[in-house]
Amino acid sequence: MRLSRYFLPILKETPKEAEIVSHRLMLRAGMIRQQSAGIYSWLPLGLRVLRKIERIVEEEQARAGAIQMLMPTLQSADLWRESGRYDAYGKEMLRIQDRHERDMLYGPTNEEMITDIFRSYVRSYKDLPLNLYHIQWKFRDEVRPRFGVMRGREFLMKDAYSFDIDQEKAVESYNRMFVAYLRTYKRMGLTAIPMRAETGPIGGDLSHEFIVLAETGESAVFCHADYLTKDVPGEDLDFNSDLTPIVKDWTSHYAATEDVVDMAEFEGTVPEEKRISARGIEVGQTFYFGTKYSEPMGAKVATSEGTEVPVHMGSYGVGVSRLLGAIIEANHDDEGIIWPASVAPFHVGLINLKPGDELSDGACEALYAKLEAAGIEVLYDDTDTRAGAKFATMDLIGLPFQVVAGPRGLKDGVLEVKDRRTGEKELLSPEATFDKLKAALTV
RNA sequence: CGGGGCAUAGCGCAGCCUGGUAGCGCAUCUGGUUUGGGACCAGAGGGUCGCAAGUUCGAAUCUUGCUGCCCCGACCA
Repeated sequence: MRLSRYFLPILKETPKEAEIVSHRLMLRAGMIRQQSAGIYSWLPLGLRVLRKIERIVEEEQARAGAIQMLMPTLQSADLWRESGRYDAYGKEMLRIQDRHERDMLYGPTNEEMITDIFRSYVRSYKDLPLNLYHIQWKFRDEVRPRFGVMRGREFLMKDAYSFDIDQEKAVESYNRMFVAYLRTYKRMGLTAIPMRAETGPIGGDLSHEFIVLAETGESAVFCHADYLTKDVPGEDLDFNSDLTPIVKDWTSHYAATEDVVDMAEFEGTVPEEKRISARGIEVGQTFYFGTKYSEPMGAKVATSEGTEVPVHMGSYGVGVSRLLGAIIEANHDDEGIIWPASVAPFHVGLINLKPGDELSDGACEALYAKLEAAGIEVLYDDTDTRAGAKFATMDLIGLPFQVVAGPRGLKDGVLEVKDRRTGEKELLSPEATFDKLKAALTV
């Protein structure tokens, strides 16, 4: 992408409404624009990152056997009356009426709807296990939206729903999602720790919150330091195998948020030098809630004995839009964002220091074409502005690598390659530059 | 929902106390000089001062109501 033809509205000054660093940087980098309290437009750069995150989530859901679909944002109140949550949910649910004065709502979650879909089609244990998910916009009318996309009212969420014949099988489904989450966050460059969770208004027995440690996290968390270095299963993992040992390992040490923490247990089971008490951001949650919805809504399946039982369910959320904030909170410095390559809006920022100069233009065009042909995404700054402004912009938007091309270096046949994270700069020939980037960015 | 604050040009702000029809920096546009870490000079454009009512000869400024947004708390992915 040529910057001269792109839409990247950078802000030099920080808008006053932004308090925390991820919100500030997202506004300054031209990723989002607030349209109303807790409701944002996604500008081109922000949308690219959002899509990258979705892609990783989709790949890992598929690996774990979940099947993607799409449910609407607007729902009929009738389904929610069946589960009893229409009255229970409170003011966080945005209620609206259509022209026939029928009660509708903008979905804050989809348990009722997926249960309705399930009961309409599935009758037999032979069709289980089943895990259906979608990635869709949700709305929760928070009393006080804040922190940009971290706590918006409208947010993009992946929610998966598992269906099993009994509790034992449901736990297997739960474990598959649990392990998928470990992999999902890892691929985004995050260390997410599964912590004991309150089951909240959704209800249930077995539940974990996946927490990313960050100074600006919304809640205090307490955990064992070994979680920070624990291995995450690789791509070769067979999701049809018994995942219990992995889940067991990842839940073997103490980890809890302030809502449920038992300080005596924390201090009793974690040696002092291994105790971490920090702040964290919740980026996902897994629940097993049994027959909480299937029972009242009549979602039953036939067992192998021919009897009918309510299906056992679980739900598994990932805060997709919120992850942008979490990733930035965990990856930034004073100059701006530092994207992990897997979610970076572009891989490389190519800076032409002197557009119009034959040497600079030639070197940039050649490298630009070569990188793009190799599947590396390049934001090519071909604009006629000053060097300082170009560097500042690239640092702000945080692409993993910057390549600087100008007459001074090209006289000696070299480009400058900068690693955004370490700040290290190297002078390399165009060929060596390409080879280095290709090696660093191709998995 | 309780407490606090803000609303003046695209962004950040001053002016308000003590009424006299609006200003600064950045950004934008034009011309020139510059050009390897957010340039400089000269000029230009851009504002129903959030909305409505009231007081007054006169309101950005004083009064009342409304709306929007932000912060702290309670609540949540």
